[in-house]
Amino acid sequence: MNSGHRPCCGGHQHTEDISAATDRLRSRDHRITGPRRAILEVLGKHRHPMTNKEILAALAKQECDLATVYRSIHLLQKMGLVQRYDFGDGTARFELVMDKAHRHHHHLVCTSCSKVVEITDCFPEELEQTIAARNGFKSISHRLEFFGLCPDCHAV
Amino acid sequence: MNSGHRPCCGGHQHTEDISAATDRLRSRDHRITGPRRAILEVLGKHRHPMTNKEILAALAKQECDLATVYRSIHLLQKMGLVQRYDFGDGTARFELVMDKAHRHHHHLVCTSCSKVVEITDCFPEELEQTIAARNGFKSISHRLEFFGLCPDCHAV
DNA sequence: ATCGCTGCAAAAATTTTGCAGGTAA
DNA sequence: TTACCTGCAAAATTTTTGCAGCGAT
Repeated sequence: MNSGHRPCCGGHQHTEDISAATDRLRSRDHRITGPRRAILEVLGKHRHPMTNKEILAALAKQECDLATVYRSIHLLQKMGLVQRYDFGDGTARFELVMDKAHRHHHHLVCTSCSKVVEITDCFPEELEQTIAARNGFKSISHRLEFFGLCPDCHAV
Repeated sequence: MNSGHRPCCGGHQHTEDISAATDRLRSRDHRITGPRRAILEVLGKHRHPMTNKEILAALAKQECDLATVYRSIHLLQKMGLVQRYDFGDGTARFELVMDKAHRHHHHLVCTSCSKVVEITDCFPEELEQTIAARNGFKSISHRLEFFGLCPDCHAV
């Protein structure tokens, strides 16, 4: 699956999200190392879900091992700095958790070219609470992704 | 991940869904074989998403090879008789596509014991169409799963 | 008698882990 | 200095595939 994404907007917010991330790491007895900084840079530049292999490939020049990518992503995920997404093709994708406005969001993925569009609409909070209550569940959350044919792919 | 599901309701609808499936297979130059029938039986009995290994384990007594489970599930999925679900743990799960009322649905999964509850509420159709139109996408669909702590797991 | 299906085994792909040495703080 | 981190290599998982023989229709 190749991800036909567009270059990101510029990188204003970008750097501050990353420094927030490094601060968070430092504050929990974790080291800011070359590989980790590089991985955060990549995630900050490509703001859409990436597989571990894509992250490795996007690193400047073999800045670290694939195992290190896996380990770093695990750590970042455990610390809530990275979010996992599943697009149904069997490989996990990860995206930097950004500023509050984008902390929780979904995606619209083209089933033909894999282009990804970020979606800020969300499942109705009230209905979600109803579902939780109806089933006696607590701490409820959801994962939601949309799939379809993008303009380029359904064009004649 | 173990799936703490309850035994299914009984199996009234059950058999007719399966025979519909076998009919559909036959009609497309596919054979109804022992393994396939057994796999459909398992899916019909355990009406919640199962991994391929769980399906294999649920087969009476080594009724077929794991590779055959994978191949059968692929075929059934391609024919629209089985639906794939991702619960975010890296292994695909599959469920029999049933009668129209249950054809499209979601799940509420306990993050502690993995119990699964079927959810019939859905993402608002109108909003989905708006999202599609806004982005110029066609043939839109979605995947939606809920996660939380079930009554047993958040009890004191 | 076809042609599809299966088991077995091997391979591919994804993810995790052990260990010895290197490094951030 | 002291943990933590990394590369490398090996292993564990999950999924796919080749091939020869069996079997449904």
